[in-house]
Amino acid sequence: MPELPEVESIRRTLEPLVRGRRFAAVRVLSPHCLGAPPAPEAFAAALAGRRVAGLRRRGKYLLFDLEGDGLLAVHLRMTGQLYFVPEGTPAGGDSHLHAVLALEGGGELRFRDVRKFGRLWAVAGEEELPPGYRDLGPDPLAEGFTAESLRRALVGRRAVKAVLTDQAVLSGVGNIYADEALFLAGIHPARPAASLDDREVARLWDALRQVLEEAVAAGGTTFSDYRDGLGQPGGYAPALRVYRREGQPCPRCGTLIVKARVSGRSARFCPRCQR
DNA sequence: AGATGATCCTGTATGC
DNA sequence: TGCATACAGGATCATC
Repeated sequence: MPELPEVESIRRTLEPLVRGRRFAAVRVLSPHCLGAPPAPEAFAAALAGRRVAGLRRRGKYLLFDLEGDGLLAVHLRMTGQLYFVPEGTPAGGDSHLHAVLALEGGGELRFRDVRKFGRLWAVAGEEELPPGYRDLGPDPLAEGFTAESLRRALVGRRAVKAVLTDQAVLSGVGNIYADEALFLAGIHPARPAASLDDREVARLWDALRQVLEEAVAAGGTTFSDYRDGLGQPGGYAPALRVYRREGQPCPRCGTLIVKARVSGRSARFCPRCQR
């Protein structure tokens, strides 16, 4: 599930391949994957011939800035993939391939998504992206995001994990890295957000930065679907401490990791280290 | 306000 | 082996 480190890894691998290059022909195989309204002709027309000025990430969104104005935004949701292939790479009747964006000078970007939750938008400006984009909270790896910023965000009785994964509070954290950060900080995922004291908030801030930076350095986490901008899997899965490790010993105390539902989604944690 | 559940999808794993 | 069912969990929306 692409979260901040996965989307950032795609950005880093893709940027040198697309910056300064123009989109050529755009083929939409599944109009369903376009942000409303799903108009393949308008989508293709908005991109064809346009030069990519740069590639940014905001939360879990990838943003291709076009020269002049306009942008291509991509959200991969659960199983989406966006990767470059050189000229002449066969697609091989892949039923999960939904859009192909050729680049002038050779090669193409392919958008592939088994579950078809991912979305592509070609818009004139960020204000045309959906409310979920416009309401994004701060990036936890940004310079200005301090422990004090986190403390101000952790209000109310909601489970701390639900707050961490709320994109309007923090942008980019999903299930994997929320579980990992809460483990490193020794905090139970169901704790009401406002119940954390200053020491716990400081530990959680450190833990978030650590786990996100480590995961970016490793190229993200691949279980099955995630691939970077070159189609390569990430290397962080073996380093995960609790995520998808229920039944295995806690790396700190040896107690078996458990899985429970917190705010409607599964959470993995050590019942002894996380209180 | 916040929890809960359904929805969008399909591949994989499990149970009978 | 076949078939039904649960699960994965990002975002949005309806309901309580």
